[in-house]
Amino acid sequence: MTIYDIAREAGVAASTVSRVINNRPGIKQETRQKVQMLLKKYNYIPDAAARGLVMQSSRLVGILIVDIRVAHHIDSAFVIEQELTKRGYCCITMSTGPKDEKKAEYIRILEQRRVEGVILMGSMFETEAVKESIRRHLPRIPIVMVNGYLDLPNVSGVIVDEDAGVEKCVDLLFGKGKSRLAFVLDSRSPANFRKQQGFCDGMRKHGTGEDRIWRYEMEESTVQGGYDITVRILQEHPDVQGIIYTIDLVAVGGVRAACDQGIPIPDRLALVGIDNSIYGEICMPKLTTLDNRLQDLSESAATILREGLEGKVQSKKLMMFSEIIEREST
Amino acid sequence: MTIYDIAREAGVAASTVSRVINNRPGIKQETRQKVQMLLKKYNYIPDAAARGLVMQSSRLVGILIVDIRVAHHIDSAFVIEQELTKRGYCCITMSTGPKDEKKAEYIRILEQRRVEGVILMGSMFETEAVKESIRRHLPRIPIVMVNGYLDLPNVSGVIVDEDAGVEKCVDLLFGKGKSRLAFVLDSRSPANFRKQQGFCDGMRKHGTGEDRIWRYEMEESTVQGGYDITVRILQEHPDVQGIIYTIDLVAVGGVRAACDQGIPIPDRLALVGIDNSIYGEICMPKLTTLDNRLQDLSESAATILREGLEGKVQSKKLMMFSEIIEREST
DNA sequence: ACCAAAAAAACAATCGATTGCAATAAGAAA
DNA sequence: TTTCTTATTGCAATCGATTGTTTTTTTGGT
Repeated sequence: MTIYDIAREAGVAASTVSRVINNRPGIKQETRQKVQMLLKKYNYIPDAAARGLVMQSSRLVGILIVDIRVAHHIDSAFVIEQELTKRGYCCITMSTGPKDEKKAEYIRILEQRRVEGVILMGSMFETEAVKESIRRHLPRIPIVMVNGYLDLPNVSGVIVDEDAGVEKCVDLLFGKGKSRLAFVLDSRSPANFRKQQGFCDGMRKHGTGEDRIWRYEMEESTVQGGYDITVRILQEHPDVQGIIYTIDLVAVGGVRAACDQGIPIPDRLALVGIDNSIYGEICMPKLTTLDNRLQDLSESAATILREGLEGKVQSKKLMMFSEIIEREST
Repeated sequence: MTIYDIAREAGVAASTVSRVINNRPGIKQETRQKVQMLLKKYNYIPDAAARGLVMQSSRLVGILIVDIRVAHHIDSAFVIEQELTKRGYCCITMSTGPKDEKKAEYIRILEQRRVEGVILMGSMFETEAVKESIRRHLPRIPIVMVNGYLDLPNVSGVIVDEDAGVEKCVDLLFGKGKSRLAFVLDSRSPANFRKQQGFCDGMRKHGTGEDRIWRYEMEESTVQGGYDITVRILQEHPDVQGIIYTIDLVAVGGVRAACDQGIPIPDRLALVGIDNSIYGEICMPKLTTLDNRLQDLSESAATILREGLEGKVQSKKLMMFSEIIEREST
């Protein structure tokens, strides 16, 4: 069913039908009603591609996520999708995987679809390759990075001061008399280096020597991964008093490891996660965690993107402040 | 940058450029190279909408999910997205929410975008309203329901025999000497009534009278919801020996409630979830759960949809068999 | 050097909408 | 009845591609 089919049956020109569809003035009531009858009769819905072609707008936005299965990313995507769908946009949400090459490929797909805006979820898009891809393929449309930053005129960023947050976690632990601390990070994510910075700063502030700043890198953010690395920490530093993990899920593995070894939490070992995810609530004892305000972050991202889509602002940097959620594990 | 801009600069017709882009024969090597140079120079990428318009294909598919944040749904969506993206399709993934009216609205959006196929995730799309919407708006494109079924010629379904699975759970519990069982279901999802059927069948098989078949309905599938309803069950039936929950997350709440009341698991109370989600592994004691083979289910759904997109098959019903994953909670 | 056959490139229609402008119909004033 | 507005409607171009057909160019054989 095209606009021409409707026009023919109504005995009018296609332009008249178009004007009826879009509620344009200058159509006789009688004609309008006759056309509307037919539109209803055939359940006519205009073709978005054809309309987009002439209107020069796709009303499509892209959401790029390294791995859509990661709970906090999809939570963010949900918020953004709701907001944009409400405003008549369709979201193309894609899992790129960690490889830069793939990310570039997906950026090209978005260009081909002529998306009008893009969300980049997470700091793993903070790479030179991505930056170059954007410069090349999406240099003018508004782009918002959630928890990340790229210095490009059309890219906005909303970030959390997780470094300061982690420093506060260190303070918290010191306040409880824990001074021998370890830090576990997933080394694939640039944001985690910022968190590490906060950890190191905090430790130094409390007068810890470089050789007593224990950092552990890992590459698979799973419960098992957290379990294994915690076992290793306990072996290498039996006197460790606290561990901070960059992800709740990994921290949960740590909780399990400590339990299995009969180490009382939090008395002998205090554990802290980051994300304020549901995992931290499910686990027993409940996990103390750093809330990185993902909900607020996503809402801001959606707002900034929307403003960009409406042509209001150019580029914006926004920072939120993380908060410690203290629970049973400290 | 359009195909005409390239054509003008190359001093050829647009059709020639199009033939170069699509690697059609009948172009002189020299011309081909000259055009290719320009394509690279300007990072030219053809407009998907314009191409789709003339080719009569959008290469878009829709994935409708009631709530994208539910872990097992997004896991499925991930599998399907990967498979379809690999084949040049773009997925529009949307959270419809539970209301039929909204679902119909999203179906119309997909029609407007001229998607070539649709995935309906979960049994919550098993309603008359959705059926009518599909009949009206998407009567010819291939549609695949994951864990659900609609009797329409263009709709395929992949489902799990969770009813039989739940019956097996009942058997398991009886095998461990637990005969006073309760069943907790989220009443919004039609699939859960099938599970309930399995529960009732199992109970009757073991000679339980109707009045001793304890069913509890709830409407919010959260940890807290599971906690509250479990407390209620323990009050109303202090001698309950086992509880089966339709969702792991809710079962986790049950575990917590039992722990808080000092009831030993599994000795005095055995708990079983459904989904084989990560929550069941995180929780302590680890949860026995019914694996509904979601990974396989999604892969099959993707395959069936792909076949449909390629015009191979019409409609298909596929069934998989669930399996009990026995862990510490039984 | 000439002409037929083959190769290459240009032309033009098409997909399904929107919209400025021209044309027609209706209504009012003279 | 004629003319001038004004309210409707139709025409045709346009968006950015693809593709069948026609035209032009090239090649090869005599």
